[in-house]
Amino acid sequence: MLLSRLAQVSQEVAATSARSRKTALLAELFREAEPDDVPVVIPYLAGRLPQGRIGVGWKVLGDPVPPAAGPSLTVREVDALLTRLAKVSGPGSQAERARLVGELLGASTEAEQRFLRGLLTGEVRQGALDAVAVEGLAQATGAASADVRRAVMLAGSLQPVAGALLADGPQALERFRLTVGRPVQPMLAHSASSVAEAVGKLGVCAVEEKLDGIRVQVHRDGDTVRVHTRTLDDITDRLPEVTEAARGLDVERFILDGEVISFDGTGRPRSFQETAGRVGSRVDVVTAARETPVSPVFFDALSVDGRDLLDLPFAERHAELARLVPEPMRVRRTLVDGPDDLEAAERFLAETLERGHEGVVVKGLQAPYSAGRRGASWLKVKPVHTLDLVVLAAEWGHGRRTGKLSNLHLGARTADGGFAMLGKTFKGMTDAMLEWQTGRLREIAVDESGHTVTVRPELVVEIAYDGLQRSSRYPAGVTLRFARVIRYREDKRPEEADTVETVLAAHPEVRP
DNA sequence: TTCCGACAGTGGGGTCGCAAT
DNA sequence: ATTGCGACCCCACTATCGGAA
Repeated sequence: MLLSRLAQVSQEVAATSARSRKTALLAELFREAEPDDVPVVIPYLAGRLPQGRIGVGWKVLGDPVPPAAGPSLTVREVDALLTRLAKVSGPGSQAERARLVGELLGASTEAEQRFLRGLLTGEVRQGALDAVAVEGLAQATGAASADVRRAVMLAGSLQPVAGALLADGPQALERFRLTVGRPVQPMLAHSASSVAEAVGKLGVCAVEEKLDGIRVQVHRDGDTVRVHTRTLDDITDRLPEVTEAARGLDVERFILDGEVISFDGTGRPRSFQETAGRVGSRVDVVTAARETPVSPVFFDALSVDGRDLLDLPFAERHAELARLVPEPMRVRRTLVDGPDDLEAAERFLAETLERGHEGVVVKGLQAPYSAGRRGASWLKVKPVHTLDLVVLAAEWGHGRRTGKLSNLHLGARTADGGFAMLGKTFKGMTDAMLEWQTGRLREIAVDESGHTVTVRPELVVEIAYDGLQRSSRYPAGVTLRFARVIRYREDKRPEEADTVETVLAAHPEVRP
């Protein structure tokens, strides 16, 4: 199959907003693909490379390359070149990658170049990723879409399912079962704004502490232990403590879901930055493990002793977990008897925050483990802080925000009467707000360089955020975590905005 | 007919490892 | 030795489509 066909379909998919039409377009293409093309065509149209990320970003892609006059590349040729490219490493590798990319782009038409650039940066922006590809695959093969989706969750990715389906038809889906050693997509949580709201929705429930660490799925089969992240990357080699803990349990075969986090000498959780730095260390694991030891803390059991627990109610899965894992290695929790028992839930949240954790997750006791879904039966509740900050500048947006000033630079007042930037945000804005702020900010613009417009510090905006973290980038030595706009405060003047001093005082645990 | 769940998009900050400077 | 890039952790929120209610 020619790459130009994929580029054309991708363009058509991007051009329609109807999901049903996107699905139909993908299904048509999947039916056209020859068996040998399938392992490439499917991930490409889902916006991903079969090789995963291969060290090519905007810099390696470089400046525009004159396009070829007509299409000639086949998808298999492209895949072969990218496979070679992914293996390039060592001195001179950046130039070699750039050379190979240049070769590829030079042989591509303009439409193909657009598609390839999107694919390589992970930004195809066609309004269709895995979920639409799954639907298209179901349509192309006559399989039930729910069955395809479930197989993909259990396989951990689309490709093996696609290959099996197109080769053997819908009955091939039966081969995809929960298997120890093969990671499945983890269940995710929705947000709720309060414990009352969460308990109101779920009724009788468990309230569990939410640890601010790294999500892990741990598989043990005898002496073999594998540890995977939320995106199913294998991080076993970086976390010897987790392997050891898994081997120490009495049962030999299981899949557990949990979090790894580092505790200090007094049992307080270290900051997310410290835990994440440790988990990210790959070179000198021994030293990293000595300086920042991590502990696995589990909250769910997917499989125990060969029994698949996914479809059991959470209450039963947790009973299995409690039999297998000793209490210190489990997340703290309390059972709540529904909205009449709200006090117990509130008290547990307060105690959890007191212990230095992030918040709680409220979980329905009847729900199965919805692999890969953001199930409505898990609701996270975290305290939200707010500040009134001053807009110092804004950046022009991309994609659907092209032509709109989008990303705001946020400042707090300093002692000398100036402002210190605490971070940026593009979140929380409605289309109407984007429209309004674009106009308003242009009125008070004083400078424009690159894609940043600097403005007079006159507009006050109310910002929600999850906490402070250390920063080497910003002048106050701290930055806001997950900042988002709530509303503009046209009733407030910049002199009434919050100061750096008050921000720091609100978070005594964080020091610049 | 209205409501709501699921998706995609739009980017934020930090840290690590590696290659280039 | 320092800097820049890319990958991958954490993530919130809005708009939209289309099936559920």
